[in-house]
Amino acid sequence: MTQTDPSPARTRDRETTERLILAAAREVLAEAGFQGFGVNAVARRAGCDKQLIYRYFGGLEGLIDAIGLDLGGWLQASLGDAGPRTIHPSYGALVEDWAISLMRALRANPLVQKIVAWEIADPSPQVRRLAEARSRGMIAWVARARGGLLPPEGMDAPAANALLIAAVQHLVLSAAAVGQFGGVPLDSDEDWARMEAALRRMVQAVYPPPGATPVPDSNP
Amino acid sequence: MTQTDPSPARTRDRETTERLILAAAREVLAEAGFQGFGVNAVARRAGCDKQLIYRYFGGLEGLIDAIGLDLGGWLQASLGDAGPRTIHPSYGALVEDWAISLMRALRANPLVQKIVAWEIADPSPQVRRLAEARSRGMIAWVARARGGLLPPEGMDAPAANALLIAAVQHLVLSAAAVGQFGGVPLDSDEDWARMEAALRRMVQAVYPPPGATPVPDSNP
DNA sequence: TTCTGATATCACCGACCGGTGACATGTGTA
DNA sequence: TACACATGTCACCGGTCGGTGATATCAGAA
Repeated sequence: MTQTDPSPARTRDRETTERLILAAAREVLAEAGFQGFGVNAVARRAGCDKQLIYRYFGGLEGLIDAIGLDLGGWLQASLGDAGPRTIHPSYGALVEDWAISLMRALRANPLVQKIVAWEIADPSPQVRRLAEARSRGMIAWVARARGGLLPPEGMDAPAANALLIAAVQHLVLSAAAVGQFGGVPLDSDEDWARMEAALRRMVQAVYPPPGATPVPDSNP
Repeated sequence: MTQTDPSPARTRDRETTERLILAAAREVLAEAGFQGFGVNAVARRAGCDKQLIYRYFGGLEGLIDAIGLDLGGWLQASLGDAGPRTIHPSYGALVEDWAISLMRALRANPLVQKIVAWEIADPSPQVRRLAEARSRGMIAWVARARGGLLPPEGMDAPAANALLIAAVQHLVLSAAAVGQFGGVPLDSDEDWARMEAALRRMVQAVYPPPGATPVPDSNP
């Protein structure tokens, strides 16, 4: 009986404990949101003393930073092989593929949902770091999938894409919170299929496929 | 010197005190957000004892409900005479006018911004009541401005409009929180003019003016 | 005047928070 | 063996929170 670890949690192994704390932090954040996020809650969840959070991570700030560290690849991780195609016939098709993928990935990732909501509702410096890590992951993913395609000339693609991404994020957040948005139910797969169709149609309208008549400018 | 109210706050007048508390609640919510919203903060702000909040409003819940009561007309109040025109040449023009007006009104109303963020980040039953009051105001305003116009046939207008509203709300919230969204700055009037132009173009693309070639469906 | 009732304030409660110092326990080394 | 050190635990601090019972203060009626 020289084996000395019948108790799994208190293995007196710093690496394991750190991983435990980090996992607990992610779980607390994903489940309870930033409202219930704190050293006490994380320590309870991890089954250890909160003092270790201060010793190993330097408190809440360091813990948040640690969460942000491996958040860069959240899109790839969420999408897996269901990500966007690498070859697109046009910039519009790229953005379309892209917006749909983002919507699905965000729907599948409550942790990132909470981070996005956190950034909107309580923008502290630490949270901004978190959000930047998330944003970096998105940008890298976009750059990788673009493949040299350029937006149509005479078009403010960054602004248009910002509108599209904002729409996707807000819809997913509202759905996670209350299951609907503006009277449109967002719960079942059919609901989301409907919204995906509307999103596709919107992207196609904004970035008309080659050959289609562009929308005339009706401004005064 | 029969005047007996040299102290303005403690006039021993229930109506006045109630109005004081309600105003303080709105201010605290608009300035500190729902994170800092509580009986203690509101009472401090109102300069009275928190006990009065329980006596007159039945606690935080009743206070939130009271805030929601006169929230129905927030859009009209924010827009004033700068609201949408009552006559539109098409459904698309209506939605365009509508989206721009919503964006401006929401930008000008930090209280409603915080309520929208609250609904997204911490959906409690009371907050849902608040959000419903806000939503009711929007619906009434839309119905009043519509004037019998119908969306184009074969088009999922509710879903498309949900996307547009979600985009507007998320952009305004992100701008209020961090002054930008997805790398696009949202601070100066020029920034917002640019975003309004992109929004206009998007609405016009989704609801093409009569005579324009509709976007072909490029789905497989 | 005295009494009643509404208004406002105070003091206190238990719970939770973030944060810290002191201490117990096991591990590896000299 | 004895020591140094890392790991883990406990108790406690000051502060804020939501919530409540007792009490002071004032206006008006009897």
